[in-house]
Amino acid sequence: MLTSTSIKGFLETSLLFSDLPAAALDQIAAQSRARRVESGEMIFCQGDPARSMCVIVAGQVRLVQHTPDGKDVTLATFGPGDLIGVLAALDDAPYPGSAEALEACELLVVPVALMESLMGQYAALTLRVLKVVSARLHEAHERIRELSTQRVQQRIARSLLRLAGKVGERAANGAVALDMRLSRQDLAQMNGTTLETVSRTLAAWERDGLIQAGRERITLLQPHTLMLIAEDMAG
Amino acid sequence: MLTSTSIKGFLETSLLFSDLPAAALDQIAAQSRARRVESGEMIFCQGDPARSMCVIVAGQVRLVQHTPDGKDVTLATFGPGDLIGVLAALDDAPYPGSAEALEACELLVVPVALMESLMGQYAALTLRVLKVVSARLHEAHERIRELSTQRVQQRIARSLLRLAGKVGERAANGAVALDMRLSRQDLAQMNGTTLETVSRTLAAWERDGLIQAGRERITLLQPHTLMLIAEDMAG
DNA sequence: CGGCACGTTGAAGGGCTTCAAGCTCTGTGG
DNA sequence: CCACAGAGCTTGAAGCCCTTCAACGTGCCG
Repeated sequence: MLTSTSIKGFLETSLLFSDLPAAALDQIAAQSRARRVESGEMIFCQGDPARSMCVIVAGQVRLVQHTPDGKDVTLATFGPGDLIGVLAALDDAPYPGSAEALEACELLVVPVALMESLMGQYAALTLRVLKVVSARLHEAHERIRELSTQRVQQRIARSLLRLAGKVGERAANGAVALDMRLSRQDLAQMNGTTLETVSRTLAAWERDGLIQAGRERITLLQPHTLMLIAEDMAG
Repeated sequence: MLTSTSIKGFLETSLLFSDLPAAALDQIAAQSRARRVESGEMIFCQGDPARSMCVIVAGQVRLVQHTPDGKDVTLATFGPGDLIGVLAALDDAPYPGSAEALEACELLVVPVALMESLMGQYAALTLRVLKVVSARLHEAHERIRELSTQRVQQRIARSLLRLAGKVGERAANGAVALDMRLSRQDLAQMNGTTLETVSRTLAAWERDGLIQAGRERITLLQPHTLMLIAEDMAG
């Protein structure tokens, strides 16, 4: 668990804050608090007023939007070093989505007011946050293109490959195991489809020896062939 | 046409730059150049190295991504005051999409190097750019949710309503004319569908008296009913 | 007035959703 | 330890939404 002094230690090594003057780090350490959330817990909920931003110290978090008719859409997943709740804070609007811990997480909760004051003072910090947000916008644009032009199969294949890049464990003979709990439902929400379609797709790939699919557990046996499917060169 | 001195005048009244010190404005005026593009012209192309960012002084611009198999996806459209080419500049990557002038445009072209140096110095400027980018990320998230969960009809309806907010001309009895050239193909690219489907949808709405659809020209006769369709409360 | 981009309409079919029923793991408490 | 509840998953059948292909109008501009 993070203590007030260990917060400062974390800040000093973090990509986002490390080069701020010591006085600023003290200020953050004093006004922020550590928070631990368990797997499945909500860090904040869509519609809540945004009073704080969170830096992820450890663990995986997913950002979800809920539609009026009860469907959920996963917008992105984040890991250590990422910043969540930025958008709401900057727009001075309620959180546009919910953040859910995918596993036990350590967070650093920074008040919006402090963050804004720091960003008004330290251009280097603001620039780094800007780069983070703009990288995310870039990813969002890719998702829009994929959702607009690709078939479900291709999108699922790409999701698996992306996850392999994030939490993949290389095994023998080129196989990559995804080191996370990942249900059919999760994949459906990431790709704008239904769990039935995901189930059928994975079943077909398993028959063809491309993957090995278990309960909330997937191993890519032939990543290369999946890449071909993602690019619509096979399938 | 913008001249070097009128550039400074523009900068002084722009939302983005107005509160920078005079020295910085001089620097921008000296190193930037004005550019005029005609309707349909490309401002930059996907894949080109990003050496500059553009501030739109006048006119409408749309951001498009091209897929390998020749389909185009419209990511967003921008108007006066907006900043384009930010992402590529910040990621130090090639432009992720093309920018096309929808009408004759006046642009202010700022070298990336200058912009980065300014953003490293003036936190207020960086913060304002950050807010712009984060607002766009917010919009992108909405698009992702819509593409993931809504039917084509709903998405087209919402597009029309959004455009009405941007370039709508209120007429008598609650009708709103869209003051722009807008082909079926354009609407298709904005919504991840085909021009045939757009044509059929608009034809149906015209039969029901919801809109009046001409060649590259649409008037919303019953915006309220379109809102119901966009929210899936009618059909 | 001819060419061309824009637009319409029909027909066929496929991809995906939806509904429904039943199966299989996993963890839990008796 | 074993049974059981419930979450996760599979599979089938029906059908709709939308795409795709194709052919034909229509309006605009040189």
